[in-house]
Amino acid sequence: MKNLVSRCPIEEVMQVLSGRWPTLLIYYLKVGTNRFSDLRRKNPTISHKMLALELRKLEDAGIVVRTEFDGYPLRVEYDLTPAGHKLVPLIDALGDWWESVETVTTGERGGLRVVEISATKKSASRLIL
Amino acid sequence: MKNLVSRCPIEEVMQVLSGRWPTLLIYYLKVGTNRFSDLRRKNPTISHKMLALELRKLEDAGIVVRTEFDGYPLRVEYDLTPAGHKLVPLIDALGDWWESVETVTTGERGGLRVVEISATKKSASRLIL
DNA sequence: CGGAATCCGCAATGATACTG
DNA sequence: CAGTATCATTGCGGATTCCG
Repeated sequence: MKNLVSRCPIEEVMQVLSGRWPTLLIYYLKVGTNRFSDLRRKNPTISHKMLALELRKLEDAGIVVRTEFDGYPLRVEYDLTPAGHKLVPLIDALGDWWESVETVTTGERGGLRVVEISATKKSASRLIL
Repeated sequence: MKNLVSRCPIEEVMQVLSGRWPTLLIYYLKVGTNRFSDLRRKNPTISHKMLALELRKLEDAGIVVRTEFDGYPLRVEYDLTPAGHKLVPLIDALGDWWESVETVTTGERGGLRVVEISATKKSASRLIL
């Protein structure tokens, strides 16, 4: 995402929380301290580089603290800040909202019109009209 | 953003709400009906094409309804669905969180270490150490 | 081990033109 | 007016390498 187009605070948060990783990282950090390599192990598909970039972004936003320990090999721990913890229930609420939504999606399959109806995102039944 | 890496509901919402436009569009739609061209006028920097794509994404997610009127010239109206309205306070809460966060950012300027301290994102004072 | 720098492909986005 | 299609461009994000 490039520069902001407004000073709307909503747009500013989204600047930080947008993308696949920020919310996942907060999800893993909410239960406690994680080292860099912990987070890599828990997110097997994130690249070394992206993890570093995303963590720095969250740190700059005041969501995550970075603690560096002397010694070799290097050791760095990450935690949510108090502000970061305050964010968790909000993000969870978004997830809960998602699960509660009813959707109807239509498509085509073999010349037949297929309508997929789900009471929630979890349980979808399928009709062919 | 490409395909999901998990079935975490949080990641699924973010799939829809990520990016600069979704939250801004919801922001404008929360006060009432908007035509395609209304939304263009209110978001001068979004391209015609992107607006169409983002609106379709929100529609597929069950957040927005599209209503087409016959006649010429064409006329289409967009509204939040009930599910979309339920999302508004959550997004607002994210914005409120952002404004309440304290941050300390450090940098360099002309060989001097500059520390920027803000009680909230809104009011930042600047120190030179 | 944690991180920075470089290179590079691909997906996202923009510009433009065309349609009902 | 609203939307699609096509093409050009950008910039994200992955792979790799080097450093403390």
